[in-house]
Amino acid sequence: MSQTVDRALSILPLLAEGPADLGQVADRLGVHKSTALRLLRTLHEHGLVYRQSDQRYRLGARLFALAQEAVENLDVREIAHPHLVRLNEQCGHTVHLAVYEENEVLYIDKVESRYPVRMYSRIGKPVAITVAAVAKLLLADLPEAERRALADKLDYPMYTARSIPNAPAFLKELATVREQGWATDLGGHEESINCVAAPIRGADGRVAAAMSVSAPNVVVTADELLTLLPLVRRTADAISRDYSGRTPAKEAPQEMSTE
Amino acid sequence: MSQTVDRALSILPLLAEGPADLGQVADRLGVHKSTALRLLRTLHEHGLVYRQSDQRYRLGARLFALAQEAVENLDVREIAHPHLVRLNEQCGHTVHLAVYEENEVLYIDKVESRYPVRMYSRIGKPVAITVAAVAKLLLADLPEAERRALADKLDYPMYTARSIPNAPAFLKELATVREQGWATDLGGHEESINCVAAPIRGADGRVAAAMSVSAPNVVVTADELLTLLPLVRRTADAISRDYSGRTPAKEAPQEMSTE
DNA sequence: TGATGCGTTGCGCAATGTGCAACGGTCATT
DNA sequence: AATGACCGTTGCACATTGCGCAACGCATCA
Repeated sequence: MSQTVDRALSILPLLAEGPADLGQVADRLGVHKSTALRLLRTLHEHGLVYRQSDQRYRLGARLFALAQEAVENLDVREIAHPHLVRLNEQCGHTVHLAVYEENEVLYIDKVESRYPVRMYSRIGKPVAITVAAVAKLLLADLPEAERRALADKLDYPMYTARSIPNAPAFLKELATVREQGWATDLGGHEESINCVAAPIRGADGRVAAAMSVSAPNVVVTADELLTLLPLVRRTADAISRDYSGRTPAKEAPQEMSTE
Repeated sequence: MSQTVDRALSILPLLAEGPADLGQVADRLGVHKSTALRLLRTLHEHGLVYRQSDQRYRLGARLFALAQEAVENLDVREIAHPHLVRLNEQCGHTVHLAVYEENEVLYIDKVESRYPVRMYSRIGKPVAITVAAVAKLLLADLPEAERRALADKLDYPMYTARSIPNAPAFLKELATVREQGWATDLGGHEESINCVAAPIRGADGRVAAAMSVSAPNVVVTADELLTLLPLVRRTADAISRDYSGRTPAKEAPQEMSTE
C-alpha cells in the first residue's frame, strides 16, 4: 500500500539470503541506486540493517532484539512454559509449543530433550506445515473455508515416504485430527522422528496453540511414544485451563476482578 | 532519511512493548489515523506485524524467521558452536558467544549450564554493556576514538555495588582488559554471578567476537571459576584459528582450494 | 596515468504519501 | 429498542516527499 515502505521492507528478506552490496540491492528491487541507498540508510538508522566491514549490508542486530521482545509478549508462551518444563522432566523428550499465524505455523517455545540425540528445530522457525503434528491441530481448527483455501495453496514436499502427498489427503487427515482431538507425526518429516501433539484452547474453545512431544526412533519406538499421549493431553488441558481462566490482560493469574 | 519508512519502522519497537490498537499507534507516532493505518497495512503485508483477534496489532511471525536467518548467516557463530559445546561438556557451566554491533553487544549463541541453577539470558538480547566480561573485550578492541566516544555516551547503571560506575573507571578497565587479553565480571551485573571471558580474533587480529563462561556463586566460587581461565582462553584461541583460517566464503572447512 | 566500478550528492519534477472529513460498524448506556 | 460514543475504514485534493538522473569523488586495476 505504501510504495516506499514496501520497497524498504522488501530489502529484508533479500538480505536474509546473505549479505549484498548497494548495486545488488538496487537491481533486485528494480530501483535506482540512489533510491536503494536512501532506503538502506533508513533501515540502518533503525538497526535493522548492518553495514559490515566490506561495505556490504547484512541484517542487523535490532532484528534479534525485536523478535525477542515479540516472543516474550506472547502470553500463551508465558503460561505454558512451566507446564512444558514439567512434562519434559516427566518424559525426558523434546517438548514444543507452536502457534498458527498468517498461513504459517511456528515454534514459539521448546524444551530440549534430556537424551543425547536431539532433533533439530529452532524457536521462530516455520514448521513443516503439511506434516508436523502441531500444524495439523492448528489447521484442523480453522474455519472450513479458510482451511480449504490454505490446503490448496500449500506445497506438499515428500520429506519421507510417509509425508502427506496432497491437499485431499491433508484435508482428510485434518478431519481425523479434528475429530479425535490430538495428532501425530510418525516419520512424516524425518524418517526416524515421531511426535504426539495436543491442542491448547482459549476461553472461546478455539485452538490457540498446540504442543508436542518428539523423540527419535533410536530412543523410543512410535508405540512407546504413543503411550505418552494421555500425559500430553493432560498437560495441554492444564495449560488450556490456565490460559482461558483469565482475561487477555497482563495481571497476575491469582488476582480476580476487584475493579 | 526517508520519512515514510522512518515512521513505519518506528512502529516496530513501539509494538515490541506490547500490542496496540490503531489509535494508540497513530498517537505515539504523531500522525493521523489514516496514515498509521496505511503503514500498518504495509508492515502487515510483509508479515512484520500481525493483527490479533481483538483487532490490535502485534509484532508478526516473519520477524522471527528473519532474525533466525540473520543469526544463521553469522559465520563466527557456526564455527564457534562446536567449540562452545565441547567447553560446556568439560566445565558444565553456561557458555556465551557475543559480538559487537552498532554500540551494542549481543549474545548470538549460548550453551546452557548443566547445573540446575541457571542464569537468565537470551540470544539476541543486548548485554549489560558496561559490566559484562564479553562486552569489555569487544569494546577494548575498538579504535581509541570510538571507544572514548562510546564510553561517554553510555549509562552506567549500578546493578550491584561492584558495577562499573562511570566512564573513566570503564576506560581504565578496558585498558587492563586490552593489556591482559581476557576479562572477568565478578558480580558486577548480578551479585551472585561471575564470568570469565576471552576474545576471538579474525585473520586481521581484530576481536571479532568474545566468549564467556558464567556460573553463580552457589555452584562455584569466583576463585574456582578463575581456574577455568586457561581452558577458556585455549577454546577461544582454537575458535580464532578456525575462524581466521579461511576466507569469508561458506565452503566446508576441510576442503581446500581445487577451483 | 588512464579507465572502470563503486558509493555518494544535489537537484528538479511529479508521483506519492498526507491529513481531512465523512461513513459504517460495534458496543455500552439509557 | 434507540441513542450515542468510539474506532477502523474510505476517497479525495493538496503539496510534501521520495524519485531517477547526471555528475562527482574515490578506490582498484591495467
